[in-house]
Amino acid sequence: MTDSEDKADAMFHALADRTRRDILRRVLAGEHSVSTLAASYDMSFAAVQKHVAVLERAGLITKRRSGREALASGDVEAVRSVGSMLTELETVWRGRIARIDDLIAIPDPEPNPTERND
Amino acid sequence: MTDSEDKADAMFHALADRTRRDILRRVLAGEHSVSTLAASYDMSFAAVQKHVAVLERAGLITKRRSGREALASGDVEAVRSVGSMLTELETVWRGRIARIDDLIAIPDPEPNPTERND
DNA sequence: ACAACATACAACCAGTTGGTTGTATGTTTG
DNA sequence: CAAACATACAACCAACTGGTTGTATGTTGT
Repeated sequence: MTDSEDKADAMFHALADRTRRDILRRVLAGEHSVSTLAASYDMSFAAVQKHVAVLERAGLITKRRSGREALASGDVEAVRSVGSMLTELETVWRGRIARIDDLIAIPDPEPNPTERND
Repeated sequence: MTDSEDKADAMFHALADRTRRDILRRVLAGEHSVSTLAASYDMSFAAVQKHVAVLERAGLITKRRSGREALASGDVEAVRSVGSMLTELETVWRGRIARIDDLIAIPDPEPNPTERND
């Protein structure tokens, strides 16, 4: 199985392009064929196809076959998992604040019920 | 001012590298000098310096000078703003679900005051 | 059957990225 | 002051990206 950091690399990379973010928005709103998507952008079909492939490899979208069309759909769970990584970062930051609180609290011999400042 | 999509490009790109994510974690937890950071990775000082520069250009961290050291600090607000972009995507997806609900609701002739399901 | 459509994929190209080394500049410290 | 330290930045390089065109393969509709 691939490392979870590899997964994160792929997801953030996939999101780091406005065309791909736009494609993701569309396919989150509803299924679209690759050629329908391609019609929306001022670039070749093949270029859009490659963007879709990047999103798919990152796990942000899935494709299913229907006759001659490939229908792409956004995976909201994957989007949420990216959000979780960011939340985790925020948690690390909250640790910093907690540590600063500790420093401030040092002179106080009586450990007060923690006051929050965010 | 630079476009908000440019900002998004820069932020997601900055996050799309495990070394940079690790640096961001550290400087969110507390200020670190560039050379302190560099000591943690198996690459040249200059390489780490460039990663820090990418994070700084994306607005995810800030640097301040203290004597000969450059102290880097994570900007939690910037991290949250990336999170907001993802939340916005999720909102688009919720629109899809709402539309599916509408389809199911078609037989109902009376347009009810919208009922939410999340 | 055949033409038009939808996709897939390879080959190619210019620009960017992630790393390197080397050099220059400012800051402490002995 | 001189040596050591911390940073900044330029030049270089291999690998990757985001785009192109061209070709092949399967699917529909007449």
